[in-house]
Amino acid sequence: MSKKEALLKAAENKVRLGGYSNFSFRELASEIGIKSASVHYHFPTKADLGAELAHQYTNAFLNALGSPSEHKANGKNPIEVYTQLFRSALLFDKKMCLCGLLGAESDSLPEKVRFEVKRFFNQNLEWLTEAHLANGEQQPKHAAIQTVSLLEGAMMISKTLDDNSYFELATQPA
Amino acid sequence: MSKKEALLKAAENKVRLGGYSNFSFRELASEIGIKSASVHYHFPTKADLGAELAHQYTNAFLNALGSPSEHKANGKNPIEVYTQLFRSALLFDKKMCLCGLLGAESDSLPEKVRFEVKRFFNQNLEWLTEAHLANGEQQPKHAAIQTVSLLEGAMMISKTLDDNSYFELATQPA
DNA sequence: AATAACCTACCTATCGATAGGTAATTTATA
DNA sequence: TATAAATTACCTATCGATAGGTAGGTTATT
Repeated sequence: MSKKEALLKAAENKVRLGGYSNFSFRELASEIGIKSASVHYHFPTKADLGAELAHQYTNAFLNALGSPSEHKANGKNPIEVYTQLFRSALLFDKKMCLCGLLGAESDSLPEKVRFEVKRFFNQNLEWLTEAHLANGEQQPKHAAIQTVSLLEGAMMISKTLDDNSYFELATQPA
Repeated sequence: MSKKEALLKAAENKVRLGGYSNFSFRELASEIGIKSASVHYHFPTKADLGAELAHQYTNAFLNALGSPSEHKANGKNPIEVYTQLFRSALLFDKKMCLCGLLGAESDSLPEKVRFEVKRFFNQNLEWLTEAHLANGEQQPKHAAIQTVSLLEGAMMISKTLDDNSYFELATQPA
């Protein structure tokens, strides 16, 4: 893993625990064994790092999702696949969704970071709309925003109350 | 309004835009016309201020909600009342729910602040469970966590994408 | 006189960022 | 092929700004 990749990985962990202001160049640098000044070689400004972090996170997330039609073809409900990705973030990473946290503090983010967080949700809504459409939902856009809202909210509350059963309860069908 | 109240009001605005680290004693002080050292007279530490802020926010929120049975008696759906309180926070304050934001960064908060955020959600879940019970829901606890998750998530996404129609879409019944 | 509500004046720690330099590697040119 | 130029990936040292917090003095109220 290159130093640049290591920096992004370290930053991701920090941000997913406490938001954009929860990482500093000094901390990241010391964690991976370089000096804080050298971080500026890889990322001119903190906003540049934050934006690239959110961008790569979005790409990795969408990539892990695969395509809704592919899941349908395999006899799987794409919404279950989507839910499972959130669940594993909560259970294994034990951390918030990066863009869920950044989205909440959206108003105070540098413009280029905010842009990437918007991109995350737009792409997620696109994917979910396609998925609900494939499921034969009458109002796929409607269902899409409900799905992502419910999951982001349930994740936040489970983290806050430190009890994953809230997530399970929230995602269980009525 | 006393200086102490003014400090809490100023802090609330900052936190609801960018989280716990988005306010400083210096900024608050200068906004209300005192010196930063004087803020320590009212709140010994930043954590004390944050905790009292979350505590009072919770009290005000619960107070504004009234009681589910009372709404029922007036022929109103308490869940609609609850949704409307979130909606007005988004539309009029144009800000996140204080505890929604703090909850997301829960892992990095001082213990006493985190405690108050937990209290907010526990009380909300209690209220919502009672409300769904009054509505004749079979699984009121189930429905309660779904309601608050959906609203917190929808609020965050609407703020992020800067479009309140997402909130409306998410809260519209299927 | 006592207490509340400030103040000035400071502290230490940390922040993001910059300037200027170095050693090692890669690329371009004669 | 030898050498010159440029690039990569760091470094030390330092900047001004800001963070939360403290000690001790002053002013206003009761």
